[in-house]
Amino acid sequence: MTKRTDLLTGLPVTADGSGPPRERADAARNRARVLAAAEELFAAGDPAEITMEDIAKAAGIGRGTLYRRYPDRASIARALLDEHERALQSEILRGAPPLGPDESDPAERLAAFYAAMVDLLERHVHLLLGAETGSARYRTGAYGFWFTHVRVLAADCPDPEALADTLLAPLAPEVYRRQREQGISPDRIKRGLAALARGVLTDSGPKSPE
Amino acid sequence: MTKRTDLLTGLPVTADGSGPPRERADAARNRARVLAAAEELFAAGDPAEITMEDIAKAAGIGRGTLYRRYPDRASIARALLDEHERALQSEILRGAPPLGPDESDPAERLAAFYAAMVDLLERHVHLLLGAETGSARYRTGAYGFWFTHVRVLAADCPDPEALADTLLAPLAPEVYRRQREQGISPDRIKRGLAALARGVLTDSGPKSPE
DNA sequence: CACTAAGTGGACGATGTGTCCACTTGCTGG
DNA sequence: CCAGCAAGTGGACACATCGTCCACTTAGTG
Repeated sequence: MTKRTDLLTGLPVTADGSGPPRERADAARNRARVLAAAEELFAAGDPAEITMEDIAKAAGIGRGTLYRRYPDRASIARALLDEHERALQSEILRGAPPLGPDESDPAERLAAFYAAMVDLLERHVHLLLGAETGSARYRTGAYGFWFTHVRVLAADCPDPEALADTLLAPLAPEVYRRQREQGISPDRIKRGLAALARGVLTDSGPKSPE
Repeated sequence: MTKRTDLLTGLPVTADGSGPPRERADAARNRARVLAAAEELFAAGDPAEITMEDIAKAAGIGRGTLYRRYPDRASIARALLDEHERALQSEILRGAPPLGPDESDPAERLAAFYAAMVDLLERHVHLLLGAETGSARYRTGAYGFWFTHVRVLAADCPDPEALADTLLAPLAPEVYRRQREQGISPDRIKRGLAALARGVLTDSGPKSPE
């Protein structure tokens, strides 16, 4: 159930029980071509510079065909990104601590989340830059998930709602790319974020009881 | 001296001592019109949607005239923003603590810097969105200043270089707009950022508690 | 008052977007 | 095997924005 993946993957909605409008073979082949070509193009250069025409041409199809499934560049990047993000979301919901559920230590959970996101960013910055440039980031379903997760982790703070966006800001793909271009390694970024996680979430400040 | 403001304000370079190529009256009038019109347009709607044509039309001049001084939308926004940012920079360099120089308490200085930036954002988000959309933020001179400031404040941390971009990320105009649109008041944002500043920079605190 | 260079504005070519629609083709059921 | 049709295709089209170019205008000067 809940197979309404059409907006993300471009797959046709499998209507409930009734006659399912199957996807034609050539259409499937073309989608595969589009995703393969887009993956390559995004990785090759600045994703903001890639045009729909470029993708169509690289995939060997016409512009009309491309637009039929993907209304813009971002939706293609999101389709490529989707499975990776789902994997991480599943880890968070059902995996082992410190990433997965763990009542005791929100600071370590946040640090683990940061580390996992850095791994995701390191592997797929180009896709994230293609999908979430600027404010578009906040309109994706994924951001909603991260937001909720962080807000819950910050539940003991005075204002979790206000903190959540603040704590997610350093994970914006533009920030990550900037840091990497400055010569900062993923590990250093992780350590910085871990310090931030512990500093903010470790039981209120200097009087840490033990 | 050092009047080389042409890139920021569009003013002609006053060559050293020799014959200064004065600005003509009609040119000055038109620049004023451009800035006034742009200020209004930026405030009215999403700055990313404003075109050079819109600004030229609103200012009552031709496109060619507009391009003569401002190569793009961002440079106009920056010209409008410049004096406000300079004022804050001057406060940081020469003002009174906690914003100004103060050897004793980097955490409070960072909190004060955050508060001042929130004030700036609250008054001029539309201009900042016009000037620094996405990665363009890192290419402005202002970002370099903030970066250096924060890096110095974080000097006692393990990796100030890596922390600086991380600590500046929540001040991205897109983040601020998002939070305000979520109904979070400037004061709540300030308090969240203050907590972050103290959590990360207060030394004694959470260092390997267990 | 006439000269000159700074200043002006709109036409222009290039590029990208998204839509439209006449044609093609994969999948049936007869 | 074939015919029908709906899904699928691709390129032409209309539109928007960009940035440049250059013939004309005008402010300032001697």
